[in-house]
Amino acid sequence: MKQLINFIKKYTTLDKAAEKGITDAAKPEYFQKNEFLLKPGRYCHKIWFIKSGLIRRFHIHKNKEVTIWIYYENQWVTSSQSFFRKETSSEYIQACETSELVSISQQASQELMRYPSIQKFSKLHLQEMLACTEKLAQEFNPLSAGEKYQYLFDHASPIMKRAKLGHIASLMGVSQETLSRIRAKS
Amino acid sequence: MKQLINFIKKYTTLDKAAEKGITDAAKPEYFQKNEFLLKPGRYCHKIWFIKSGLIRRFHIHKNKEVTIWIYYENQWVTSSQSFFRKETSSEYIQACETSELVSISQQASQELMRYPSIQKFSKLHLQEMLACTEKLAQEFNPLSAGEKYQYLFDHASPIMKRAKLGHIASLMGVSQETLSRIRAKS
DNA sequence: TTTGTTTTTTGACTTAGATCAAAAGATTTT
DNA sequence: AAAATCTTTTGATCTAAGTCAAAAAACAAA
Repeated sequence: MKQLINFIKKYTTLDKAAEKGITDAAKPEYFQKNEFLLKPGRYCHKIWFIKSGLIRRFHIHKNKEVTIWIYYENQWVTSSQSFFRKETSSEYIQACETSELVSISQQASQELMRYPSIQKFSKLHLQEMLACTEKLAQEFNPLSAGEKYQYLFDHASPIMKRAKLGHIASLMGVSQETLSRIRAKS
Repeated sequence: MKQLINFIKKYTTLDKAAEKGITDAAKPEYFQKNEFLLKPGRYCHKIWFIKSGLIRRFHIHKNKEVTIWIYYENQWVTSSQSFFRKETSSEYIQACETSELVSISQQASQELMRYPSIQKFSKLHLQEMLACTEKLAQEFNPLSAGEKYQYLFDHASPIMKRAKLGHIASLMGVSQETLSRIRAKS
């Protein structure tokens, strides 16, 4: 659990009790390549921290997969809509590589809030996620296909190196063929 | 301040002390049409609640205004990047109509956290903003120009009725001409 | 290895939406 | 109310990226 604790310590200092709380709350989970962590219609009761691997969120629009985002080591994944609003999910979460995760349940995360340091982390992390999501949407959307390609290389190279072409294309919002042609000339 | 208190009460119950805390923290602000609440390079120290009016966030990309979003009555506006990360802003926030707002400063919002009910509101509201921002990005981006037009009518009709064509077009990510043509045929 | 399956590339053609230019309508200002 | 400015519409082209189809590469399985 060292990796998770270190992540949290970037936001706040953790006393021994809080550290123990997290260690108890965090459950190891392993997923094979192509296995699903979540499917539409189900509730997402967990937030996952990625120790290793590659995890993709996507949904189906007009019979096509639309990749929402792809996450890797030392990042968190969940369906915010389902997890925070306690609604049924409209998205898939799937492992693109065999992955090692730790999950924290809604229940456990609630209980962890009795530690002020974790409460602080939770708030800071939530703020950070919001700022990040907005920043990304703002910077990314107005770009042309070629510029999006470059942007992802500059800001999330593990995705570009490890995810497959079709997944990257649908993340960029372009067709596979277009992405393949962009690659050919870079 | 009734309007603001009512908004918060949709998320949590407020005791008298907390209510007083908010009333003291919230400062009325009035903006004329076209006046700026924030410009790039400055820090955004405040979060605004809109009592009446229309407020637009935008930034400049390749010499063109890109509208991030437009907000109206009973919504909150801020530059999340600047407000939460305490970074210098890269965006403009501008009044599209003469508007009546109340602002809460970073400082004051920090102090309000001693009321557990407000702390609860803050967390719920942050979660809601994140879920909303993600949902919007997911649903909106894969649509065609015509579908985006319809989507906005269904989900944010005050924007479509009150904002000007150029602002709506840049929010949709299409040219003014294209939006004008879509309008012509609906 | 050989065979089957999935993924990526390449080519020819189509299209949604961009750009440029100018006219028509609205709003403001004097 | 006339002049000036700003906003929206309309028309004629152009282009980035989509679609369809098939070949080539890469990967997995037998």
